[in-house]
Amino acid sequence: MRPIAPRVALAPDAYGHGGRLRPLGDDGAPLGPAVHVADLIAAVQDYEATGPAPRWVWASVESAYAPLLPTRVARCHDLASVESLLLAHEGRFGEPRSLGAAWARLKGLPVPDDLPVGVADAQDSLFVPDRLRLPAGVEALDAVVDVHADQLRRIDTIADPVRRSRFRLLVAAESAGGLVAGEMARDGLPWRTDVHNALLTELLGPRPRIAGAAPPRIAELAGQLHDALGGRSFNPDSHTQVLRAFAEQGVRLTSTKTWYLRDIAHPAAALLIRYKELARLHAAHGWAWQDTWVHGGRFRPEYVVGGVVTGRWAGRGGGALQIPRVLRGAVVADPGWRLVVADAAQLEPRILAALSQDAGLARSAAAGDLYEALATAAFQGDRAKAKLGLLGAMYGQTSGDIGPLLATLRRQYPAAMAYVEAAARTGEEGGIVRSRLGRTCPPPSSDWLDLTETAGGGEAPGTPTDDAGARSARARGRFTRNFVIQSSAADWALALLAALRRRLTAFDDAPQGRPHLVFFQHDEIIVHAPAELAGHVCDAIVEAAEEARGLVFGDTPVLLPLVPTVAHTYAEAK
DNA sequence: CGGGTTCGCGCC
DNA sequence: AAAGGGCGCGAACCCG
Repeated sequence: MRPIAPRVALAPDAYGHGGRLRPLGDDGAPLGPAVHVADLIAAVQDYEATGPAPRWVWASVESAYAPLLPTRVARCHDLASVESLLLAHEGRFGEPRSLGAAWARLKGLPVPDDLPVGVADAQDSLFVPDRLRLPAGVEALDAVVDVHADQLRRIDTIADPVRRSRFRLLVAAESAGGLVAGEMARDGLPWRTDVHNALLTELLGPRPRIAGAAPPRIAELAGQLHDALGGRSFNPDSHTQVLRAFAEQGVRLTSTKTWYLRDIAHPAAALLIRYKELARLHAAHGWAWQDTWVHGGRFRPEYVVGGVVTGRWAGRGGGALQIPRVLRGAVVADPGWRLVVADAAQLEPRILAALSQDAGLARSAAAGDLYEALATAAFQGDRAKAKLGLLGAMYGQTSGDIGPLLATLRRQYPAAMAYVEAAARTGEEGGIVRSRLGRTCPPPSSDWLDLTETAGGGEAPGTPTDDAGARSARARGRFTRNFVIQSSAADWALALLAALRRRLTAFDDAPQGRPHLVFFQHDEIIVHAPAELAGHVCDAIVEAAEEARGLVFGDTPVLLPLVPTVAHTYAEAK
C-alpha cells in the first residue's frame, strides 16, 4: 500500500520503464522515503485511480509527462515552468531554468546553461536525463524534492497575500498548461490531407512532379510579372531584385510590402501581390509542409508553454499557431465526431476593463459587443472609431488621425487610459510591469538602449543619441503598455484551459470516446468530441470561461465570453 | 559553405 | 486599410 499524499515527486529512470517516487506534504517536505517502482505508469495510474489525485512534482513535461502519455494525470507542479516564472518575478529574467540549473543555484554551485530547445529532437546522443543538466551522481528525484521545496519557499516570500495567492494560481495554471500542451502534441489536430491537396491544387495547380519546381500557377504569375516589368528575368522572391525591376520601369518603391503595393498603379504590382500570396502558401503550408508535419490524419506541432514573454504559447515547427485561413477547411472532425470551436471575442479590451476597473469601460464590457457599446456611449455610434481608438490606446499608436479618439477615451474612460499610460511610463523609465497573476516582463536589455545612460549622459536635447534614446524608451513603453494586457489575457486563457481540461475529464469513460483539446491559440480553442457529447462540451467551455473569469479577476461586471460553435470543419466555424 | 541577420507575411 | 503589441518561419542576403 502506498501513503495518501497531497503531492508526489516523480523522476523517471534514465532507461527502462521504472522510476522513483516520493510522497510530499503541501509544504514540500517529504512524508516518507523515496521508493523505486519498476512500472512507473502503473504506479501513476494507481495513484490517480484511488484516493484524491496528488499533484505530481517533476522536472518538466518533456522529461516526465511525455513518457507517461497517453496516461493522464489530474495536476502537476512543473519545476522548469515555475522556475521561469519565479526568476522573472525575482528580477532574474532569462537565467537557466532546467532542474540542474535550479539545483545548482540552490546549492551555490556553478550553474549550467540550458540546452538549446529542439536539440534533443535532432540528436540521438542527447537523452532526456541529460537535458535536466544535473551533475553525475545527483539523483534526479532528490533534486526535484529540493528544488520544489525551494520554489514553494520563494513563492511564500511574496509579501502581499493577494499577490501571493494570484501567483500560486499562475503556477498551477502554467503547470496545467504543460499537461495540455503535452497531450495536444501527442493527439494532434485532425487534418485531412485530401482536402488540403484539393485546396492547394485549386490555388496553385497540380503538385509539380519535380521537387523544388514551382507549381503551375506560381510559374505562370512569375512569367506575367517578367512581361509586365520589361521582360528582363529576375527573382520575384528577391526584395532587391524586385525593387530594381520596378525602378527600371520608372516606379520607385521603398518597400515590397503588400499594403504598400496596393497603392501602386503599375499593373505589375497586383501580379506581385498575388505571386507573393501563392508563393508563401506553397512555401509555408504546401505539399512539403504536409509531408513533414501531417501523419496519420493528424497535424502534430509542438507547443511551448510560456514560450512568449507575455505568457502566450509559442509553437515549434510546423507553424502551429499560424494555420492560414484558406486551409482551415482541412481541419475536419473524424466521422461521428465534431469540432467544438470557441474563441473569446474582444478579449483584450475586456481584459483592460477588468484590470483598470474603469466604471464606464466595464459597462461597455458587460455588453455582448464591447465596441458597439463604446460607440454608443462615446463615439456617436461610430463603431469603427471606437475600435480604432481603443486598439490604439492598448498598442500605443500615435500616428494617423488617432489623436482626437484618444482624447475622447481619456475624457470618458480616465481610469482605463490611466492604467495603460502608467504601464507605458513605467516601461519608458526602465521599470518592469506584471500581469494580473504576476507574470513579469523582462527588464530593458539589448533590445532597448540603456535608458539610464542616455538620460544621465549629459546629452543636449536634440542630439542623435538623445533621439535614439527617446525612441527606444517609447518603444519599451509601447511594449510594457501592451504587456499588462496581453499577459493578463494569457493568464485568463491559461486558467480557462486548466478549468476546461478538468471538466472534460468527466467524459473520460464515455462509450463514444473521450473529448479532447486539439488546438489552442491565444484566445481560441478547439475540442474534438464525439457528436453526442458536443453539446455537453459547449456547456463545459462556457462554464470553464466563467470559472477562469472568477479565478483571475474575482468579482467583476466585465464579461469574458467564450462562444462555442459545433462544426464539422474549422473553416465552417468562423 | 554555413551561420546569423533582414525582410515580409502568416497568425493572435 | 494601416498602425500600434506579441510571435514563427522561409527566402534572400551578408559575412567570415
